[in-house]
Amino acid sequence: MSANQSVPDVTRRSERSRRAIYDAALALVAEIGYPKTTIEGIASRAGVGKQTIYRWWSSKADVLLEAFLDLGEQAAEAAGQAPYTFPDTGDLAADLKQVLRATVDEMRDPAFEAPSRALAAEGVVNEELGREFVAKLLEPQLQLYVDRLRSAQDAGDVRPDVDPRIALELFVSPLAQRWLQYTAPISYEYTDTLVDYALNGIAPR
Amino acid sequence: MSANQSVPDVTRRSERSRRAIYDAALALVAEIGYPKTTIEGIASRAGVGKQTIYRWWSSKADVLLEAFLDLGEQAAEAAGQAPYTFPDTGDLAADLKQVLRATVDEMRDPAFEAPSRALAAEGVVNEELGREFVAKLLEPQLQLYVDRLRSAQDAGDVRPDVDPRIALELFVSPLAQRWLQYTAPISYEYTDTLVDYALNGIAPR
Amino acid sequence: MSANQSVPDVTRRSERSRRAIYDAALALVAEIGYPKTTIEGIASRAGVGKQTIYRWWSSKADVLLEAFLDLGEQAAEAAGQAPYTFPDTGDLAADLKQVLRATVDEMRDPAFEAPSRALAAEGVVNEELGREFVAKLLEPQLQLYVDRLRSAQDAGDVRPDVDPRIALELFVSPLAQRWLQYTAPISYEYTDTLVDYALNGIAPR
Amino acid sequence: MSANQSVPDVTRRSERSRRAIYDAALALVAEIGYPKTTIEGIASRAGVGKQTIYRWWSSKADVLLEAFLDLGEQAAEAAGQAPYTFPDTGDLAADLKQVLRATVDEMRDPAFEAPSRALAAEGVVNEELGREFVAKLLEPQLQLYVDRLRSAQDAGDVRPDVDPRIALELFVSPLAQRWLQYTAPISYEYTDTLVDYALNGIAPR
DNA sequence: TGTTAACCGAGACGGTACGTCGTGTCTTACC
DNA sequence: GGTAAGACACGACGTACCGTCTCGGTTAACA
Repeated sequence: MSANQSVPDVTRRSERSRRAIYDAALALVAEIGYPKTTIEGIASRAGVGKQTIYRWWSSKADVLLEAFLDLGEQAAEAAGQAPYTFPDTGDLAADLKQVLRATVDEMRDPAFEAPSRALAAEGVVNEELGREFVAKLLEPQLQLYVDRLRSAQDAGDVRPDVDPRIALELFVSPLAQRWLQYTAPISYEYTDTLVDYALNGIAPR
Repeated sequence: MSANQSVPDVTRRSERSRRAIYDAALALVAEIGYPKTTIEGIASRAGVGKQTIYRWWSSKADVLLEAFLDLGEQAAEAAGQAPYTFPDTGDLAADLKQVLRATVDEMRDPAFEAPSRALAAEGVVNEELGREFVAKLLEPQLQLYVDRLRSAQDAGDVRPDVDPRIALELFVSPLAQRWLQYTAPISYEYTDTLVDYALNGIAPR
Repeated sequence: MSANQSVPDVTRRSERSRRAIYDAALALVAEIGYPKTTIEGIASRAGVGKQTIYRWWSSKADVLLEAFLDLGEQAAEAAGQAPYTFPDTGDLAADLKQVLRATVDEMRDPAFEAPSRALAAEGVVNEELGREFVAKLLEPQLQLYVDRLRSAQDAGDVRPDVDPRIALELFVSPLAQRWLQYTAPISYEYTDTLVDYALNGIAPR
Repeated sequence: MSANQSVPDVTRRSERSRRAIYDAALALVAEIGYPKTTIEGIASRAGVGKQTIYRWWSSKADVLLEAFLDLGEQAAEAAGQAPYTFPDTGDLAADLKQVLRATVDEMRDPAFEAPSRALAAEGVVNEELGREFVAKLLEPQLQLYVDRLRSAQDAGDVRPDVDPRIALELFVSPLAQRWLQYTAPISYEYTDTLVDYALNGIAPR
């Protein structure tokens, strides 16, 4: 009376196919956009049977999420150091501005933008994927802000009663929203301003 | 030298069908979700031919956007008169907290949440719709924050050099991101904290 | 309690529209073929409202049948004499061969062929139209053969016990079938042979 | 330099689906008539996806043609062995009359009439299908007449200079036309008369 | 000489079917 | 047993016409 929906045997999995599927998925999303990217299209481009995709992933979004995670790991490995680091020069404002400027650059990189937007969009409407996206991609990066802000609290540059997990949203979320929803253009000047407003508040002192 | 792709005659448009289509679209999105909502489903539920939808709208997202806009107008008309208002008691922090708490309530209202998320998600991946969504829905509401902040500047409660269009993002965007992307839970306490941080900054005084 | 399906008033009918509809129908059938000819297409080409067609005809086939009949009348009128005539030189074989050769010519005239085939095809599958087609178009022409054969019987060139209505089919039907069903090519030589076989039989004397 | 429009793999074809499609097509044509028979209707009745029809046939007419051919093969297989046979008792007139009477019976059999008329009608207006219809269905049967007439020529019952392919039309085509175009009723007496006229001619001896 | 009822053009409407595309499942043959 | 290939049932797409229906605007017979 054993289950018949054969659990795939990971040890026999074809590494070759997996790589080809990642590449195809990322390429198609970049070239024709997420909505026009199809499982059949990925399979065909990767020279792979459809079943091979359905065996290992549950949906188009799932494929793309893993492909995107893999892309990040590849990039980090290539760069040859820890995937996530955050500058700590002692000057909090400068460090934040630097990281946000780098984020702006990333947002403008087409290779990053297409899959990133696609996953974000899917996550808005598909809570499960959304939470996975946050847990695996977003939160680890936000945690770096938390760490840096705690270090700033130790140095007395941030009030000790401030919750770093909330504070970081003051500069990260506005940028994210402008980028995701096209509410307004993004620029270095803008992110610098965000840091200034957030650190010092907008009320007169 | 005129275009030949016959523009439909707006004066002959059936008001009855338009209403039925709005109702069906909103109901279906709420009941079965945006991805499972189809043009055929809307047409069938509205008792309308598919062509009647394609004649007046260009896509499922377009239908939903107009339906949602109409819903807002209907609601405003039914309730008071002015569709958009913002409290101005003289106490900026209190006013902001009140509005944000109302926004939290709205975000938890299923009738609002389903179409709203769907449109936001679609806008992330479809720039044209995204910009339309912002222009017709988001920006008018953000403008109310701008006005209130300017009034606060006149009262000396906000530094005169602060750009209100950027400042408002300090409390609006974090909430938006938590809701859209499920990065963290939302609550009155959270929005209150955002207002406090944003108004006073997080650096020690 | 009178019927509400207003019987159209023939006296007020627009002659202009009728002509335009006939012309459009015949032109479209010749240009794009009967199956691709649509009521909307005819209306549009004739510069006429769809309702004007539906008011006076019951179907596409009906329009075409009348258009074709009208075409015949026009042609006869233009030729300036009786629409149907049949030579009677006293030489039955020669007369029949001449008429059949003329029929072959007609079958090869594109202006005649397209609508003629279309009506015949429709008549095969739509008994009512088929009978109307026969009664109004085919039978009057076959009657001329009957008359000529009777004249031949009077002259002693055809056995008196022969039924002319059946006899005529011996040369008319084979030609018709070859043309309608593409069973074999048609030519003067072929029709001449048919006349010879039919008149003299195929058994040795 | 090979074509890229993926030719389906015939070896993987579902025999089950093909049979179901044939049955559904023939049943629908018999029940509701050819014009009201739709691809969707056939697919639905056969419990088959539309694509499965489009994969193997190019049109409704094509499906019906193959279904009809298959029906003939099935019937022949079920009955005797040889699909096409023709009596040869030595009495040409009797043999022809027998076969034509059988044809009259067939023409009155609803199971045969509906698809047969539909295909004939389609063939009138669609030359390609018409020629296929003739080549696969009509001509093989006409060839039997040719053979029988040649045998009669050997026996001296038909003049040696007569072309059998033409001669057979003297009795076959009139019957075909009366049936197809409703030009006149058909009966045993009528077909008997045709044979008499054709064999002996209509001119006095 | 207005009035008015019908035809007329135009085309929106609720429908049905089209032929295509993609889904997720299944089967086949290969490795 | 994983794999490339692809047939299959299914469902939705966006388009084309169907036949019905309104909507002004002519137009001809009657008041």
